[in-house]
Amino acid sequence: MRDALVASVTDEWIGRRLSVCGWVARRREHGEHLAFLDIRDRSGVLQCVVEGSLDVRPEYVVRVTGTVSQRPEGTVNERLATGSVELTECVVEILSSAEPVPFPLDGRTDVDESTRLRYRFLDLRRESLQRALRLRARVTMALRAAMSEQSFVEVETPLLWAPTPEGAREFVVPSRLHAGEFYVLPQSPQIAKQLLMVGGFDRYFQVARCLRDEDLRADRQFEFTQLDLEASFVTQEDVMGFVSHAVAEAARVATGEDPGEFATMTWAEALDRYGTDKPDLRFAMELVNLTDAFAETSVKAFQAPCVKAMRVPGGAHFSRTRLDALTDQARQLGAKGLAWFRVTAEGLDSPLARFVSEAEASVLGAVDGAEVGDLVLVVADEYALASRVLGALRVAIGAPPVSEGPYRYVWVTEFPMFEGVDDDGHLVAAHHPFTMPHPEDLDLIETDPMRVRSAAYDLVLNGWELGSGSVRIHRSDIQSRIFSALGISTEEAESRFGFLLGAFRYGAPPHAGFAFGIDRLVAIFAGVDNIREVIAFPKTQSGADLMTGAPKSITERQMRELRLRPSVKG
RNA sequence: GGACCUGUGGUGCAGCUCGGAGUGCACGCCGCCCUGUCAAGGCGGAGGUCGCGGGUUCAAAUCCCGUCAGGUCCGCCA
Repeated sequence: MRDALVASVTDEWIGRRLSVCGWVARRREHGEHLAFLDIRDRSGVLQCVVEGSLDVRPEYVVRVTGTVSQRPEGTVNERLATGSVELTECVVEILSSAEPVPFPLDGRTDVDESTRLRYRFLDLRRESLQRALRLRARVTMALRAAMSEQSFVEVETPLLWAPTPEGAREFVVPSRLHAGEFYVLPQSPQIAKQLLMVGGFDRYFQVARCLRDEDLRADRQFEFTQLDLEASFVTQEDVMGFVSHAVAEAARVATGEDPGEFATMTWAEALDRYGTDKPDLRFAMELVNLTDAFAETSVKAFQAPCVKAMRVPGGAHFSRTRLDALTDQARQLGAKGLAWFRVTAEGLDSPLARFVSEAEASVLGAVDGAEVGDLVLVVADEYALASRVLGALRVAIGAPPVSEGPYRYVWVTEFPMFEGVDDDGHLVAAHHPFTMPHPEDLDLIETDPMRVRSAAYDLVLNGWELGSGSVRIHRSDIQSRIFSALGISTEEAESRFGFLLGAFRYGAPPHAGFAFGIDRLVAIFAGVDNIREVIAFPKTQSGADLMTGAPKSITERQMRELRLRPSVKG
């Protein structure tokens, strides 16, 4: 039907008569004797010269047969890749006509996202989504190739799985053949891949769809795609190596840059220096601990277990309005307040300036090498809260847009094993209950559980958590101790995870794994702050698909077959 | 469950603080003109329950309350 993509029509083809197919991007009519048609296909745009009048409109699908010609002197278009040539003596066949489209497809207009989602099939025609999804395909190919090179085997796991009430809320699928019973869609192939380890597939991976019925965000959709992997007879370092290699290969394909060795820091260090477990290393503004300097302070606001500060370079010019907004943000995050100090040639400028001692003032004025023109922010509270609040302000003030700055990968290791206590007084697992404790901390499980570190690790890129993994427990004695610490009885463990624990009794190899979000990785490579921009058919924040209208009611017959009763909406 | 932002011809915006006739800009659409344009150009035209409902007022796009939709975030996401 066509001889070439439009982008391949270059000077070398001059004189050849050929056909191209595509959409009418634009037309320029000059009366009944001359018209220009810009034909768009996935490769680009090509100008076609029609001698005579035209009966085509934008977005008509056409086949144009013409002669590749050098453009006349002075009519070359430098802005077009094909701008030195054009098709002449054109015959235009209309393959499909088109109504006027509801929004411009030229990419110069920012169209309201709900309109774009309703007409996603048109939005997909636009260059930004074409580029993003093609980038995504290249990234996924690179990941598959890298895993395959490392002797990993791709194995598919079920989408219809058994309910395991733990962790993320699951999507539920009613069973027709077993009335009143349900499958769930997997939050991740976690248990399936551990069973594959028992099954002797010592290096498994999968480009896996995961489904979680939790509230959506810019970086979270109900359904998302992970590179999921698990390996036997390996250490944590081995797994980090496998993942680093795969991500580096994807990065080379996507960005053209070799990311080099990924940085590593412990969870404790990340919290201390950046106030978060997903530090954005593209910029400095590290947190400074001033607890000692304020141990004897008479400033009431600073009489707290921990006093932390952060220097904002050039921040002295922040308006009072902006400082008030930052204070509000700090309060929203749980801080009692936010103290600020402008560093000026005359000293500190702050509502608290007259309360701080001379020694304290000199410490504040020199935080992180502060200079005149800088701003110093201080939060005094419990250590973790002060750190997290300043960490959030650090990102709010200093983080470059996702499309800017270098790519800074960092492994965050030694996460805490437990992250608190639930309503029943039981410890809550920070990762999942099959995570191996740090070998040095085994003795603390019963005595000082909150200090137990785990063999869990996250990969972070530019402040985005790409994914996480851990060494799994393969020994039943350790598993029992963890269940016990979590308040899970033997009977309960058996009923929830019996098939996994059962499998482990038949020779479970030591194993460890990882999973990371391909949507997020591609979004960062594409320079967009929203994973919907790298997903063909995403849902809105309320989980609606504006194109199909999903979710929708089903027929009474379907309800009957599933033994479901309709309920009143809301 | 909660906080904040947005909603005005097909599209993007202005108008809203400080109420006074659906007012304006750009694009698109329709018609006519135009033989080298490329975001073509010229002339003319059509197109609106100002998201929806209620309230205040002589009068509401504008003020108030509620609601719906979209977005950002908190909670949630082992």
